Amino acid sequence: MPTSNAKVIALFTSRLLQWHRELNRRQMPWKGEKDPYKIWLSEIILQQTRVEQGLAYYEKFILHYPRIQDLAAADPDQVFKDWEGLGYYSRCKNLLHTAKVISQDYQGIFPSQYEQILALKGIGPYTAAAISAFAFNQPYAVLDGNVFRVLARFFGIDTPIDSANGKLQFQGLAEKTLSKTEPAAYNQAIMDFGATVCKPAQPLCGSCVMQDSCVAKRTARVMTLPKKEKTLQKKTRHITWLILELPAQNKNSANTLFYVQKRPAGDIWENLHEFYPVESPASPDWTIDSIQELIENQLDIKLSSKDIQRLPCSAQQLTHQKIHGYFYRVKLTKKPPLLASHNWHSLQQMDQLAFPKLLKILQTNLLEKQ
DNA sequence: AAGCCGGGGCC
DNA sequence: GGCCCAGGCTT
Repeated sequence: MPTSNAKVIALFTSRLLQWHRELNRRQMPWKGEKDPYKIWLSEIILQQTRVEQGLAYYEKFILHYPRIQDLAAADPDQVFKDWEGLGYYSRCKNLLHTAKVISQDYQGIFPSQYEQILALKGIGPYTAAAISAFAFNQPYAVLDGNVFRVLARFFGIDTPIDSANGKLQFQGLAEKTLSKTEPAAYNQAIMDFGATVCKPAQPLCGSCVMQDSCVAKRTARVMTLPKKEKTLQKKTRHITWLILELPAQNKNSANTLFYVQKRPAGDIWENLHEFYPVESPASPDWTIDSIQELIENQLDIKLSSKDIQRLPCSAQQLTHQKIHGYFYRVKLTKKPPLLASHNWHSLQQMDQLAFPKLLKILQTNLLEKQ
């Protein structure tokens, strides 16, 4: 393992800080922000999320929940609706949990000690270091995808970043390269540098202020670093959603109602909503008759095949699975006794609930047909 | 240590 | 189609 001497490390840090002062043009609304609530919010939103994608969500959350107490007191469904489309919904769940903990156990004052911050739900080593450095100017080095890449390339380290050994090695190096006098500026610098110059694809080596000292550049390994050892495997799932529809009950309630339930815990899209789901191990070959039989059996009702309408299929590619969606619209005449009565919503009510992208498109189509 | 959790942008 | 993104939690 190539151990870098103190001189090379000092060179890296000073070049990086100089680049930050003179050439870094990256602007973000939370830059220079010292309110730990806003730092925390921005860091949670940006976990595994590009700055450009998270930006609008940050603005929305600051507007809707200016203080952490506002978040703690909010209706969870409303907060999930605001998070809708951003993905990794456990972040939102933990956000709500931690907002309550800080409001109640910390009197609304964000803790300033690294160990206290790290103990909060949804905050791991990266986010704890980021909050400690940005909000409290404490000497903790962030280690995110940008830092892995910049360090791996500059120091020519080919230890896989997704191995236990690699994480330890890069953590140690990150702590050595950290500027102890200006940790906030240094952390900002290395992430901005990784995002705008030392990019994953098409890095700007030709104009890079580090190029003559960069091991990867000198040894033509820029595109092979950093290394990973694991290749993730994807699953394919097939889910049929039945859009169960009830006509307006009387003249006073003009709205058609749809059956909507919350996604089960422990699976994808927890805390979001969905129509009546039927999952099958392989691509289902439904006929209208077999769908009718399924509904009659599962819901213990009778219906006519002319009240079942097939809708276009769609699919969504996710990081760990590809989900194929099959949709049938079913016109019922009365509420099936087996389904909870509080799960029926009008289109206007549905619009206030958070749905996965795969189902949100469908919801839009229903609205247009209405 | 490995698996799982979304959605979007880029190649 | 594969990889990556201001990662963290569960098992």
